[in-house]
Amino acid sequence: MSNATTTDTKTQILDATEHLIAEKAFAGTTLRNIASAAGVNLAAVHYHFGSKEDLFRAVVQRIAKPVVARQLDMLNQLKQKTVVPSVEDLLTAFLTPPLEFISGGASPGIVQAQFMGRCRTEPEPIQSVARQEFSASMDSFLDVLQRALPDQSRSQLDWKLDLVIAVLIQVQMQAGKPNALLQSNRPKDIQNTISTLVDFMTPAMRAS
Amino acid sequence: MSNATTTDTKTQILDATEHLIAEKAFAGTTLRNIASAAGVNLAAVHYHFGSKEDLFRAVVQRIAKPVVARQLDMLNQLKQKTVVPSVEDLLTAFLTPPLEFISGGASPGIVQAQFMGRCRTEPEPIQSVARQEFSASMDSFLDVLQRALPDQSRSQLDWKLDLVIAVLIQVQMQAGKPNALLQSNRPKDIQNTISTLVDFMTPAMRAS
DNA sequence: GTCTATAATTCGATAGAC
DNA sequence: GTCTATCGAATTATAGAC
Repeated sequence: MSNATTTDTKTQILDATEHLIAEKAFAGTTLRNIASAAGVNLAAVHYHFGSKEDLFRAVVQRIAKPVVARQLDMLNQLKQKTVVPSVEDLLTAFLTPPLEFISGGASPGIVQAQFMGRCRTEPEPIQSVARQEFSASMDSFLDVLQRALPDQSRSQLDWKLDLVIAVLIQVQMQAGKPNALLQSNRPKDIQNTISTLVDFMTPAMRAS
Repeated sequence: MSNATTTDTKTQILDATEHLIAEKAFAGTTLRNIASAAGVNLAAVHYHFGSKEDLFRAVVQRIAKPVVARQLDMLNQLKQKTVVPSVEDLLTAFLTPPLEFISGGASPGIVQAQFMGRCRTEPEPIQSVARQEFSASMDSFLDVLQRALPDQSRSQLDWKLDLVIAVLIQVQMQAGKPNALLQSNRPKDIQNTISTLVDFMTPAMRAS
């Protein structure tokens, strides 16, 4: 980044893209919508990000990198504590970063949750772009999960972790709405939501 | 329908639409793709269905009507058997119709599962079109679920049933793919998937 | 870096011959 | 009912002035 103006423009484009794709998906969002919402010129979008797909990748990376890094960090802390962590601790390490991320700053949060949900429902080849960034922690978790549940096949653990993610996405997308499980971004509510989800999913992970 | 030729053409258009939207979503599917895949002229699509959105609605209704009818039928059978059905039986009655529907005939099957999953992830206003047809059975199930779980608030049952649907969607969307829970449309695989999901979600429904 | 203008395609939808 | 041809609008992406 060469100066403050450039940084602001790029951030505004990223924010607008995140918001619009969360609402209308990739194919339903146009670069003109993005430029208009960001208050920048259409050509500026191409100047800063090259193409629509590269812009999408930039938004995905901005969210996925800190979430995945925190997941791997919590997983490593578990592995240092014991060789075979419990299913509860593994689910907690997996679910905490994405849920704490949306409660981060003053920014919406819900928008980022919905964007993460959209990434998993995009058609190919767009979904591959998102999965490439978000699934960096999947293999590591599946390896340790395999040790915690040695009687289950890798295929079983694969689709069970996908079901956990599906539930996580549903909770994130409904966050803040009436009757939702996650009502606010207070740390106490976040922690309650995490432990509730862990209690729900642990017996399911152990079931044959 | 005035003659056999008309029926065949309309069915071919519906089949092609179902297949393409299941794969590429609504915004990613063009009427030219549909006409080409159906082997008909582009103008014929507009002649038979009026517009792209009306065509989508026709595909949704073709799937949703028998699924919802079967859900309500199984629910009524449960209510005749006992005043307060078990959570297992209620989940089975809710999950069986959408999952059994795909085992119907010689037609793909997996395609219809993915299409139902797509309907729930479409952006507005397309999602409203689908929800209007699919959610006709939600209130009826929630009423009986309230009797089966009297200690839980209606709010809790609301988001818990949403979690069940989120899991169902994930299973449908991944149907047929490597390492997916639902691998084929054989009746044996369908029944195994249903009982697995019921076992998966019943403890979650009962948890406080 | 930001802007105007536009190229090159593609879209949904329609008119009209047959 | 089916076809060719096309309209009007929208899309991504680029060229070039400032």
